[in-house]
Amino acid sequence: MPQFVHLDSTPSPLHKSPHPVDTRSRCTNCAMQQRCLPSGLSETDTRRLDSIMVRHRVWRNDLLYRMGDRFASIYVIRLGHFKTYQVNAEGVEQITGFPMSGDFLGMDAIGAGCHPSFAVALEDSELCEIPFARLETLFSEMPALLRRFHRSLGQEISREQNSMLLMGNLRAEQRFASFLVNVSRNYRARGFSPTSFVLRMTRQDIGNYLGLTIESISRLLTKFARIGWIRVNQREIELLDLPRLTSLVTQKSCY
Amino acid sequence: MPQFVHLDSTPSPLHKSPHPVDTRSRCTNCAMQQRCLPSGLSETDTRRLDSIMVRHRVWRNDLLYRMGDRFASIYVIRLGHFKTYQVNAEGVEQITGFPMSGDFLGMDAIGAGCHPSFAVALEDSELCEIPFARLETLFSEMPALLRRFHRSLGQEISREQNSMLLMGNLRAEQRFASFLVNVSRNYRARGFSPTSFVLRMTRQDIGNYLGLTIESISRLLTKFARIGWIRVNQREIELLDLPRLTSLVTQKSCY
DNA sequence: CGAATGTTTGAAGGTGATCAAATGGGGTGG
DNA sequence: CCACCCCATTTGATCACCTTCAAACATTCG
Repeated sequence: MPQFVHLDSTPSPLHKSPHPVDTRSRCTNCAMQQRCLPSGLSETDTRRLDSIMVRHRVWRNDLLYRMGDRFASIYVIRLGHFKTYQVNAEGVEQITGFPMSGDFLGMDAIGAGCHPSFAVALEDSELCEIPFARLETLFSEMPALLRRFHRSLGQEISREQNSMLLMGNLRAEQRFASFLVNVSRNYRARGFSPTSFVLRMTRQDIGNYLGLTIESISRLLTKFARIGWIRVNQREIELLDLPRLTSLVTQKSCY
Repeated sequence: MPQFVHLDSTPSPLHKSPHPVDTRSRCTNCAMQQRCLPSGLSETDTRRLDSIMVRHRVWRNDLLYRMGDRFASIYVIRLGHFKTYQVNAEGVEQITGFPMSGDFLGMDAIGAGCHPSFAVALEDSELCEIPFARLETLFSEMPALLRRFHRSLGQEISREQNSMLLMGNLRAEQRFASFLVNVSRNYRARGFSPTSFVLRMTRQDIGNYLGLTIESISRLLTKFARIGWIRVNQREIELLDLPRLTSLVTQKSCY
């Protein structure tokens, strides 16, 4: 698996140059309301939560936060795609996820006081910053918000356990199929086409995420295309046989 | 990697036959106080938290909870060792961790309403059950407790990200060294010998956890012993050259 | 004691990594 | 608009690592 060292050391974009978004874009008319903290909250509670949020626009390759940054806020992706990754002592990176609209960022920092991972935008994106200290003050007054927040934290934990299951048990072919099926599910859950989408990340990123080399990813893409399960054009992917892809994942692991 | 299907379907031990422990074993004289929720709490707050906790004793191979069980409580291990694992559609299990005294159990269920994983005792153990609904009522009155709880959740998330880094980037030798070093650190943090300990889990479990076969684990053990880095006698392990083991992990990954 | 489970060791094979080179797009500047 | 470069991707050939299969051995528990 190719390695790349993290060299960039410019400050996080939100620290040097925030791009506040039109403040009229409130929670109440946000498409991601159901996946976000306001879900299940009353009108008035939503408004209070809304009032502490700060909207931002970030550009492709912008670093939202870097490993070691002091933790101050969590974020919800309003629009766009990110990747999160860790970097070990030698500068080797491991991508831990590809969060997209409606997903949270920065949850892993809550325990530590500083971010244990990086988050970078894969495309121009919009997100909501939630200053954590201010969020905490709301918890005491809005139990429903706290429960909602805990649910998100718990989901984050079990999502990562799933990734472990994937990395530990599946062969290359299954891992990649699992990746495609997951992307498909994510798009379906957000009302987009589950069978036709554009991958926002490079083959490199996919390989890193799945613990495979870029060459393996490329070969798997051509293989799946040859069988007729998918159609590939650059980063455009069309899933022609989602059932078969799914069954590949749930098949008994080979080893 | 050998697979084994989860067949046992007896109810969780705490549901059929709780083993309440001497109620005099309070938080205030608990050895794990610093790693647990009372950490940083006032005397009175600790006592209130203490009052909602239920102590249990479980035996080796007892299932604390199973995947699909309704979520009602989180647990803190007071004494002993557990393993947590998921089981996919085909019954293939993936061990996600080996929590020990001072660690939490059941955190991954908070998001879901039911447990997304299994927890089984690797030896006779003691733990504190914290009914989650009652814990939530305390949150509103004890902000310090809430912050402490969030820290634990965040740590759980970043701990699992570390496991992903391990599984995705390291070779068999490094994974196993990393496992040993981690066990060592855990014991050191709890005041036990970091160089001499008994592994509570089978080779099977270690292999499953690391994404390797039992044979590979066995070979790595003999290899490390031959080099003189460790001494092995059954499940007793002595780390003779912890620095070298550590450096192996932080070495540049091979692929 | 016997059965079941866990562990070690050996030999062989396959999967995916590595190395190498060619191909193709996208962006920049002329 | 084209030429150029850079980067991402594809494809091929070889090889190493780790799995698989097999069998012996050790340990635990009824």
